[in-house]
This record gives sequence, structure tokens and C-alpha cells, in this order.
Amino acid sequence: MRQLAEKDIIEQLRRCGLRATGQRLAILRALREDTSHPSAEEIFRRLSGSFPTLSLSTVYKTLQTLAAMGVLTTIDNGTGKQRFEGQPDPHHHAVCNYCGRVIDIDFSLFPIPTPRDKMIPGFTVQSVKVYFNGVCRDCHGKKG
Amino acid sequence: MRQLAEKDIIEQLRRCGLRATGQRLAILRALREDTSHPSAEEIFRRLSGSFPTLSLSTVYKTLQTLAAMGVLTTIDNGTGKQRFEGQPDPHHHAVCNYCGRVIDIDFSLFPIPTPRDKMIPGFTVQSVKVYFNGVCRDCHGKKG
DNA sequence: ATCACTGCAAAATCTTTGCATTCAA
DNA sequence: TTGAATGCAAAGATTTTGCAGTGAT
Repeated sequence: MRQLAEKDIIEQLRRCGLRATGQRLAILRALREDTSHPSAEEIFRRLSGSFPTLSLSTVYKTLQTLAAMGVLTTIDNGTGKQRFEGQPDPHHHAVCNYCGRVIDIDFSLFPIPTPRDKMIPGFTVQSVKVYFNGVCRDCHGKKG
Repeated sequence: MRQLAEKDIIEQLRRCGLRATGQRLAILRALREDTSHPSAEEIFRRLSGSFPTLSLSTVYKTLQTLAAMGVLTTIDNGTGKQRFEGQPDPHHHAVCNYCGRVIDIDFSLFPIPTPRDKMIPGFTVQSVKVYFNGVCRDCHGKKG
């Protein structure tokens, strides 16, 4: 089961023409097991214990590569710091305007139609993201 | 007409408990007249000609304040760098995964339902943003 | 054996902060 | 008048880059 997932990840990388290095596998596996939408730095810290030679620079490069391939997605919570996620199932995000926290929202809670191709002339749609911006539980009552 | 808009902006600031300073008016007016989703730096450069004493620091502070108030919104182009917009009418965004360009999409082209309050327990939804990620006209044929 | 990938250190960007001064209310 | 807002300069945080060495294919 764990092995199978590993194999899937390797194949996914290969299909993109990427080498399956230990760093990439570790980063991707970490993102698949994590729903907290970590930053590059957080991923680095989380992994450097079990992977002491890993460098932050590699984390940045890897995340950028994998995001360009569509293997993972980037999330912007309005703070100007990139956050990443590797959950493959379609879902939405609720973003707190105060603390930047990102919460996953099940797709079925707010189903949206599939965008038609050719909807935007000259633009090829690959994916759709829906953000609910607002105020989270912990930030109610904070000043503006 | 121009005066009226100015008055509206001032009232909007007052309603939020904010003082209507020249800097805030200039920044907000610039964003209302601009659909290019500029960064803080770009807004600063655009205004500093006609407003020589304006500082980049104030632009950042002002954008942050106004975004927290919901007077303007931040945009996710996947780069982790903040971009802003002041278009009040509801619309969506098409974001190019390669160059980060953001194109406004008319709401009627892809109507979505209004989210119900209490949809997400403890989270108060203030606005919904839809992003179409993909490849823009100019970036077709670029490598992965 | 090759060339993609990594790690390191340094640079470049982007954003925030502290504090004295200014200005809207 | 008075506290919110500004500007400046400096610090902090985030991200990118160049290049020699490493490792997957």
C-alpha cells in the first residue's frame, strides 16, 4: 500500500521526464500526507530531521518543478508567501483574511460546473480553483 | 463623475473607520482605474511621479489595511508575490501557469451559486474567488 | 558515462518594523 | 488637539542563482 503509492509517485515523475530522486520522493510524499498547506521552509524543516542532507534550495527548486508539471499546486493565502499542497482530489479552499489559514473544503459541498474549453479565447484551462475568503473561527472579533 | 467617485471612495474609507488621506485615495483610485493586477512596487512606481513624497512602505501598509477591510482584494498568480486589484464587480481570473499573467473573466461567462452562510462551520465567508489556471496565448509552446 | 539534480553560499526580491514627524478629524 | 497615518531607513523574510560535485538512468 505504502509501496504502491511510492511506485505511483515514481511513475508520475517519470512520465513528466523527471528523475525520481530521494529528495523529490520525500517532498512529494510529505505533501501527500499533509493537509496543512505548508510553506517551502516548513517542508524543509519537517524533512531535514529524517533527511539531513536536504537543502532548502532543493526544496524550492523541487516545488517549483513539480508545480510547473501540475504534480502539486500552489496556494496563495494573500500573505505573499507561497504554500503548497499535494492533495490530488478536487476540493476548494477557505482562506482567513486575518491569519492566512487555509482550510480544505470538500468539492461536493459547493459543486461547480466543469469549464468548457475555448471558454476564454487563446487560453487553455487546465484546472479551476475556488477560494472562499473570510474570517476563521479563531479570528472573529479581531480588529481591522 | 470623477468627483463623485472620489466622494464614494472617501465615504467607503470612513465607513471602515479609516482616515481619507491623500495616499490612500491615490492608491485606491489607481487600482480602480487599472486592470493589470499590479504589485505593491508597481503601484508605487506608477504613483510616485505624481506623488513624489509617497513611500513604498506606505503603499504596503495601505494595501494591507484596505485588503483586510475588503476594500480591495489580493490575487493569487502562483508566484507567492502579492498582487492587488480594486475592481468591485464580481468576476473571475484566468492565471497563466507559466508567466503568471492574470486576466479578468466576466462573471456571466461562468456563473456560480452564492455560497450559503454556515456552509463552513465557524467560518464566515466574505467573498468567493474563482481561478482558471492554464496556459495563456503567449505561453503556448513553452517547455514544461 | 551523461546530464539532470543537489547543496552550498551568496545575491536578489519582497515585505515588515521602529520611530520621529505630519496631518485628518 | 490628538491619535492615526506617513516616510525613512534598517531589518527580516522569502526566493533565486551560480557553480562544483553527486547520483539516477
